[in-house]
Amino acid sequence: MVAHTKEISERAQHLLKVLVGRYIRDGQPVSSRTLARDAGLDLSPATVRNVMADLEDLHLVTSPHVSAGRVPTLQGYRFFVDSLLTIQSLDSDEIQLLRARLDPDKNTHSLLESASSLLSEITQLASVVMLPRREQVTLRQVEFLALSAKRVLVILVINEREVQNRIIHTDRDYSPSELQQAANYMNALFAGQDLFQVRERLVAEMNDTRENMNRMMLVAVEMADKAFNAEPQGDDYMMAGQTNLLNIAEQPSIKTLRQLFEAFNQKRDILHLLDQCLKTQEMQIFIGTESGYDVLKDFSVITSPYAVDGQIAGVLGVIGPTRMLYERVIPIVDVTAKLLGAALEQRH
Amino acid sequence: MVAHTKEISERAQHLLKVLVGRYIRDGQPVSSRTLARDAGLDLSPATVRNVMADLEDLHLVTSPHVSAGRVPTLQGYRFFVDSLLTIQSLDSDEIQLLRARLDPDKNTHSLLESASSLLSEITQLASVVMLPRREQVTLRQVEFLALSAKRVLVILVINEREVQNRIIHTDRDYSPSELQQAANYMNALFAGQDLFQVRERLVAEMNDTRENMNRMMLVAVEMADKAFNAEPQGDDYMMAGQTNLLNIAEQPSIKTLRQLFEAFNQKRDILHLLDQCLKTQEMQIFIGTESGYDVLKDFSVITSPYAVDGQIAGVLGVIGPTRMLYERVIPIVDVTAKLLGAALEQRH
DNA sequence: ATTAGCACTCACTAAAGGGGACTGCTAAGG
DNA sequence: CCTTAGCAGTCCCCTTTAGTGAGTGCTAAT
Repeated sequence: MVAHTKEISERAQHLLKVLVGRYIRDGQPVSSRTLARDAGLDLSPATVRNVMADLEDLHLVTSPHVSAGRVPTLQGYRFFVDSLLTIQSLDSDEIQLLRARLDPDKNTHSLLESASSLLSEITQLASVVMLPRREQVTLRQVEFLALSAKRVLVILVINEREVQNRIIHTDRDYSPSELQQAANYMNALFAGQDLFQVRERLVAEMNDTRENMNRMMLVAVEMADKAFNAEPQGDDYMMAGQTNLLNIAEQPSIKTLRQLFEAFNQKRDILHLLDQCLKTQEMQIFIGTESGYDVLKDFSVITSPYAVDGQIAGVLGVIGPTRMLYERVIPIVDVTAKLLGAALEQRH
Repeated sequence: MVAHTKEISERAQHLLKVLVGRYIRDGQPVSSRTLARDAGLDLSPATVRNVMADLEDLHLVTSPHVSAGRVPTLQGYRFFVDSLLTIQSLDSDEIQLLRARLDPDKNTHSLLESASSLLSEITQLASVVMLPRREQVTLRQVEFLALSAKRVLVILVINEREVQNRIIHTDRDYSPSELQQAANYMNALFAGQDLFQVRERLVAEMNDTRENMNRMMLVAVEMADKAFNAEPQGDDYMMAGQTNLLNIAEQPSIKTLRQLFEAFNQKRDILHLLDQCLKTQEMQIFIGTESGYDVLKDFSVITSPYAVDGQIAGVLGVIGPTRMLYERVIPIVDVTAKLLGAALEQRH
């Protein structure tokens, strides 16, 4: 049990790499024979068996039972991902597709939706995109529109391009010109200002002059506040492609899958993982139980933060079976994060 | 094979009803013994067996094998739904919940989303809501906002409350006052008019005076047209709660489920079913193969049209296993359709 | 008409028995 | 010393067999 610093020979590493590749492809324990054939090293199965025994001592592979081939362990995957992986760069076609569908002219919400569905479409896995935290909330323009029966449609343009609208109920009917006046007043006084300050000033003014119009404006600001802070501050996220996990699932796992989907709905655990990525500020790969969640035992999570103006704004990633094509998925997540950040950036 | 008009006795009907109820509850073939116990008719199992033999002759029940209990056939379900069902009316609590979450102040899209998630939450089934077709598209107000670098944020208010926004690229920069002028012009001339007419008039004017400003307006109108016609005319729908179907699935059906989810993604088949409901203008219940789709063999689809201003605008419904709680699901679909229609209506 | 009784069917489970795919180990060969 | 052929051993997996029990259909009695 003395931890002899047994170096892993070049050859053993290569065999491990081939083994993991095979296992990811077929999902079946890899036998010494097939490995000897596939490795291109002109070795006999017996030699491969010896190497496998070494790798097993190092807990990098294991066999389901004595007369089966070898399967990578969690540590095996980890070593594979950390040291053995040769990342494939993306097709320019694929980059084009990503770029095209992450059109910076979209509003934030559709942009995130696109990112999520792109991720799940290209990787054929489930994807998750955390809503960006809202660093600044600047009022750009307000519009009031009278609807019938004491209701006013409020349209707010925030941060130069996000448009929010909602209907608010007022205590009396307002004429179009009254509303126009109120909007002009707000736009003149508050355009370009931070939303919090606007609210504070409005509250202050309201205490002075108990005027109805101001009350309406305040409601509008509250609305903007709710839309832009409560929600994304509430750390929400969106998912896509959960059903892709059905395609991959091993036979008996319908129970696992159900638990997994429940976990998705409860959000808490997933959020915790995303948070970790947010903290470390770099791509994170959780393999199997590394995530710390039982439901994710047979799944890996790959997350990457996306930055806007050099500031980490949020996290996106994918969830798939441990035996996923890491060398392909990793660059996809990476590039998507970069392109999403860029798309969000271009709008300033 | 002569179709003797064999009447189904009162007693047989009652037994069938109890049998279907049991089977829906437990998913297990119902034996003569349990049926005799549950029916509350003080009959011996042997008598029940005789009745079952009759019902089997009428193809209303069948047994998986000779020494198993009875299971309703498709026709059995059909008869149950058509003649035996005692619809439960909804709790006032549930109606309150529905009404509260179908807030008419929401915009159309969120309203439909709410309807969909409500349906799937309450029934614990998968839900589908067809987007309403757009009968009239009336321009209410236009707003142009200059962004940097030849981009203009266009905000359109349509049909009194729908707000659409998009960024359009222009061939030169416009000053805020230019844009204000253009908006004023459009609002003065076109507010309250049908979108098609607006477009035609714009096109006509453009031929006269090849002015850039008009070109921008036309782009705006095209945008509105795209948002409001292409999409809902394109007969799209939204779903929710697909994962609920996982909870219900019988053991071996992971394959079936996968096919089903694929069918959801392909949309065509589902759309066809919704269309049928649209045509008949009333609630439709497809049980198992009645839908005509193999993937839906073990599923039932319950759809109901929703009307706005007396006009059928769209269809919503649920998809669940054939052995669903019809007496509960049917009124939920019915009420949701009515309330959705009402919510969409209140906004005129 | 209803019911008790009985023979019969058939899914389900457990146990038993190959067959086969691998491995670990040993001993021989480079 | 590393590699490899050979061989014994393991254990999954599939099939067969047997036993059990739930439930039916039929018949004859009430």
